[in-house]
Amino acid sequence: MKEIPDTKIFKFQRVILNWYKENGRHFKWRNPSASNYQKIIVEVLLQRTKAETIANFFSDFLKLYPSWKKLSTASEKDIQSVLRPIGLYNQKGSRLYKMAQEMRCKNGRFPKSREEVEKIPMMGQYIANAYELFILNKPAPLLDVNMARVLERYFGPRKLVDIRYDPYLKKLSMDVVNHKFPKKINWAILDLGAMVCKKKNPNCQICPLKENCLYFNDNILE
DNA sequence: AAATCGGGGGG
DNA sequence: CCCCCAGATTT
Repeated sequence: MKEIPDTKIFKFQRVILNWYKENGRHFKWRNPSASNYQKIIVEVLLQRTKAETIANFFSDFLKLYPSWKKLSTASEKDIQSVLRPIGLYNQKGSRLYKMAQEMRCKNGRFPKSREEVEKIPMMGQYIANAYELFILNKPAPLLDVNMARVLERYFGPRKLVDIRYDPYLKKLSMDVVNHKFPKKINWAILDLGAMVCKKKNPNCQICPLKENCLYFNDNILE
């Protein structure tokens, strides 16, 4: 695999941040005033679910479960039932339940490293990355299908089927978000993926990145 | 690598 | 109607 030059990474960062400034989405959990509790549990809610769906559901959930303490007093079944409208409710319910019990054992203190987060049952590498990014304030990629698609279209495709284990995507995503504003870069990529660089019918014509995008420049020659 | 979980929104 | 969505686990 050919090495991607730094200059191409820098340009990608500059252009997408500029686009984000004008076109980025606004969600409650992105607000700096959102609690650490909110920043983490929303990542579970968001799994395989459109962000807009969660945006409509988020305040209802917070009214019922505003804190780790409150959440840890709920039964697994109750949480699952509350999550029904957003789908994948049994799994998400179990995740939140186990996480809340874990927090209760630790007297409400977060783990100190991503390794501890990944040790919690049903908490994978995406949550661990989100934890590093939002709680520890370290650069880490929110590498989901969305980000994978944007990066692959722009820089070139991965080798493995599974996003999590592809070394090319892992390194590339890390290099891309390794920036002074890692959260903004992450949000910018996710937003572009949801609004412009969509899986079906991507709107390349209005895409700020098309000039240097492999996907666009391959397709335009047909 | 493929199946599975899942309701809701969009085309 | 079918496809897709801020994933993770099991086989």
